[in-house]
Amino acid sequence: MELSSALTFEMLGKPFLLEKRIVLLHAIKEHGSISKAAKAVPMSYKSAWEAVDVMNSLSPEPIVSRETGGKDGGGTTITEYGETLLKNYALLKEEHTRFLERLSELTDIKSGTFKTIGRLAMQLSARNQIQAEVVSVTPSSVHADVVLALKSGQRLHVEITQEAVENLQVEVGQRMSAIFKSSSVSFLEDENADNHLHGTIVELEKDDALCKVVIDVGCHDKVVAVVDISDRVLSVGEQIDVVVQKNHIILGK
Amino acid sequence: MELSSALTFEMLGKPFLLEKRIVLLHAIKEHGSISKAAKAVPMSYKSAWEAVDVMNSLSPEPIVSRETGGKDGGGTTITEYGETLLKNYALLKEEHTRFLERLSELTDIKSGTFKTIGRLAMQLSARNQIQAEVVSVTPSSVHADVVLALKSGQRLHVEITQEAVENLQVEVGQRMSAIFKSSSVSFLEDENADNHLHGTIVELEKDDALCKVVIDVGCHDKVVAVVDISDRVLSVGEQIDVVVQKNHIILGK
DNA sequence: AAGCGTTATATCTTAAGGTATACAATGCTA
DNA sequence: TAGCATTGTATACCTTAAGATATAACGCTT
Repeated sequence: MELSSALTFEMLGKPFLLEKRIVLLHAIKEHGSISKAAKAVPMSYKSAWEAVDVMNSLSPEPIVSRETGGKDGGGTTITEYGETLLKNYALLKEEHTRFLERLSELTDIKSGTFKTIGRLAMQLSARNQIQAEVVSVTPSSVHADVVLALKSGQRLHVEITQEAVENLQVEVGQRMSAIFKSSSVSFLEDENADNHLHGTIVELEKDDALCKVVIDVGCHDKVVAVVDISDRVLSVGEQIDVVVQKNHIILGK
Repeated sequence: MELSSALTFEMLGKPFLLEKRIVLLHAIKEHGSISKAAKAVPMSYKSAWEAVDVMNSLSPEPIVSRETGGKDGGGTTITEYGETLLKNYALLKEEHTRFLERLSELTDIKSGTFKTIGRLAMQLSARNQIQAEVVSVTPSSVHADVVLALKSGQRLHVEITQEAVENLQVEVGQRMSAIFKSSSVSFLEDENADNHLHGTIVELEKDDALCKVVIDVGCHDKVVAVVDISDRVLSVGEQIDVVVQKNHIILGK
């Protein structure tokens, strides 16, 4: 038993972007005309034209610009707006596909039952969710040390159980998310700490006793920390090292 | 711009369970015959019959049992297998709906762009993901103290930032997940600790220096802990109190 | 054996989609 | 400048598949 589900955007209750139309738009982008695109997909010219027409009329801004006559008799090109739409559709579709894959994994083909696992599409309270690439996995007895490379190149060590490594199928080269609470972040005092990331303070929000600090650790990866205000005098623009305990980090795939 | 996506199961590449058919099956379950169900949905009897026929022939086990003639002229009832299928479809659909809702939240209607947020359908390394109901939210300056009630009734305090409470829209009565690493769990030594949950050890896996312990804290909610083996002598069946630091817990919705 | 409510099937209707073709628009070329 | 090439635009016609309606078959009751 397989799962499938086509993602479609709706506008005013009417289907707007659907898979067929997306591939058509891609073909138009490539070939520069509706007729050629229709042949390439393949689909009838009529359907193609109708699809384009419907999309253009439903959309607040035109998605394609059509020109009749001219050098090669005219042509159809995708507008800037259309391109961003395509790009965003691709992003959403990717997420959706990931989700379906995970959902499929839970289905037991034979019995028609499902392993009941908690929420799949979960929104987390943790303010820090940084994407990074796995550069090494070194197992020890029960735990494993996973090293991630942030966009900036800085390394982040994560300690998770060996069991979790297997469950998540953590492999070198994969992109994963390092998830940790803002309260798990502190400022460098001990040189031998697990993880120290270097960055600059970009935001500061003080309160009675606590202080929310946002640190850019390079390439727009941001770490949010909530620390005791008395610790140290902080100011925006200041270079600083932050420490995240490796056993406080959760890995997400 | 709205998102929509119908969840369909496939079998041998052919659509098997789709939304329309599911509501039909529910109607059959209620009315006891295809014809009455078709009227109730509403849909033509032919479509209803065909749908049922296709499903039954695609399925490894029959989903409905049909009887022609007899007391009331016959009838159609859902088999045990069909019922579990319905139940499971509902579960998957719920997950899928949640996911789409979250995906929709990210779409910006006007610009057709999306707030790029990390992975939505994420699989986490954390071994402890317990579902519970929010019984209170008491904000302080920066942090907030969220109290969850497990199925067993035991309370679990979670400390997250006030910002996270707003982002997640945490409200009393909601079901949320408490997520924490097995390394964040320890055994009770201090009576004044944040959270102590009472339970019984149901699984024990020893190693050189560390020990994985699974504790049932009531109603099949299980907590996994990885602790230093030297701490204490443990045995399956033993009653024990576990401690989870409230600032180590991540909340998921 | 007639009646009933149902499943099962056959026939008809309709709507969607495809094919084909005519027409309009524009720049290029001779 | 007149035709030509090429593509978008629009329409007429055909095909096909889905849906609705009508009818047959069934098996039990009375």
